[in-house]
Amino acid sequence: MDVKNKRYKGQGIHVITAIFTVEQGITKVLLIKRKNEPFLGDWVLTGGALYNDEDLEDGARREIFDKTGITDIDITQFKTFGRVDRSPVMRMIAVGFFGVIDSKRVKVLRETESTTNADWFPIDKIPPLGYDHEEILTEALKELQKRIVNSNILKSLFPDGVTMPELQKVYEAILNKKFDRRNFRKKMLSLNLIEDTNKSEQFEGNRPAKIYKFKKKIEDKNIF
Amino acid sequence: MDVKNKRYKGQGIHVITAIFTVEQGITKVLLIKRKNEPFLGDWVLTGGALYNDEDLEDGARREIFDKTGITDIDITQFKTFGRVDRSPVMRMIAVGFFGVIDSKRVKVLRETESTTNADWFPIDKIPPLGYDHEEILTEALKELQKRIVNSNILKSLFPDGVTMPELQKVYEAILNKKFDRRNFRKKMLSLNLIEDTNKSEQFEGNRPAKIYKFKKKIEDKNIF
DNA sequence: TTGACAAGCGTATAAAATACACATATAATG
DNA sequence: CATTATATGTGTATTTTATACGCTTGTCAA
Repeated sequence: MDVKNKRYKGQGIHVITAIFTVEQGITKVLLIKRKNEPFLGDWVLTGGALYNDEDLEDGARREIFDKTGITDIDITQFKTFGRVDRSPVMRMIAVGFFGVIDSKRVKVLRETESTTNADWFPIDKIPPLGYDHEEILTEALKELQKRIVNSNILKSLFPDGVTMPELQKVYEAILNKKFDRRNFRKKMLSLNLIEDTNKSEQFEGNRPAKIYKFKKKIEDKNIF
Repeated sequence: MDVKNKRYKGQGIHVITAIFTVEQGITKVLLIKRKNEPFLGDWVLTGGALYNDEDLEDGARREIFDKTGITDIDITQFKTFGRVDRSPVMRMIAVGFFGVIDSKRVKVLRETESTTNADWFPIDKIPPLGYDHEEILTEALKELQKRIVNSNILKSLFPDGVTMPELQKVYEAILNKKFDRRNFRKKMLSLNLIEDTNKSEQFEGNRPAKIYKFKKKIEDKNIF
């Protein structure tokens, strides 16, 4: 029993979140720079060790707040990573989340106890990352792309509402694909994720765009 | 630092798998009965503690083999469960998997060090389960239903090939829904998951059904 | 007013999902 | 050996959804 116990002694849990944003049609992810070993000086995704007294999602949110000052972000758990050697210190597994947020809301990119700074990186210009965070990031982006249809993941990106052209630009950036203006509108409205506010954008030179808001509830639609 | 370290000391990792089968149109799940505390005498899903020297999926498969004798099962990771109080002993999180298998392949439902016996339960007649396994089971079934289309999750159920009517019965059991024979066939063939073998079933009284086989590779199809 | 511009609205066509008729292969029957 | 029963396999018409693209509308600037 002693021998056996050793086999699962000294395990730990990371909660890691890939925080995405879209700026001028470019999809970016938030990275922070480590100040301590292991992986001192390396860029990594937001995250850290889960505390014993908090649930997974709460831990992920606490880490986000600690290291970036961001609150009120919707995050989605998508996969858990557990390669034996993913951490050089002890056996750690990482519960992976992703979220999308308006980068303008991130005012404080703080220096913390364990990080020197934070910054947004375009997803096609990612530096080498510590731990297995490159793998986590790759899969997070894939999941984001899969789940962006039929969910209100983008809610945190548009806390004050969004216009169709804005929304389309974000979809096009994340999915790396162009859509027809008119069909995009029809599709979005049929998905039943957003609703009309009776407001319009103040804009220059052309017809102002209607402002929509994401609904609260998410409806799962079954295929087949 | 000492105080802080205590906050994430003594954590452990479960790997839990909901193993489903379909018998005579009834979807069933494999449960095992615990022989030790905590939850002594309670039914639970297959699983246990992850060892330090094994990856998540390997650990889940080892637990399946240890407690049921089943090898060669395809399993899919779907969610990680981490409620603070999900284990009364220490802080444990559970990485959840599901899989589908032909119950006829399960010959040995062994008594092990930690379990007295194992049995298949129809999913609408589940006894009270230990830990948070009722929640895990519910979500596993939901994920199975979501992912059964467009994946070869059912491969382990039909190692020797499958006919269209057989396959349809399984889909109908898992999705709890009836399909039109002819449209089901068209849909399945268009999904490109199975391929024709040039064999047919030996059957009585009516036209014999063609035998198909699941392909090896899984192709992700993008919606939108 | 008019032109430029981008948003909004509508319609025709193509593709996919659904409903349902017909043909075929086996075993049992007279 | 044709006939019938049964469940499989194949085909076609209809409906729904997705895609392609024309036209209209609201704002600013000239």
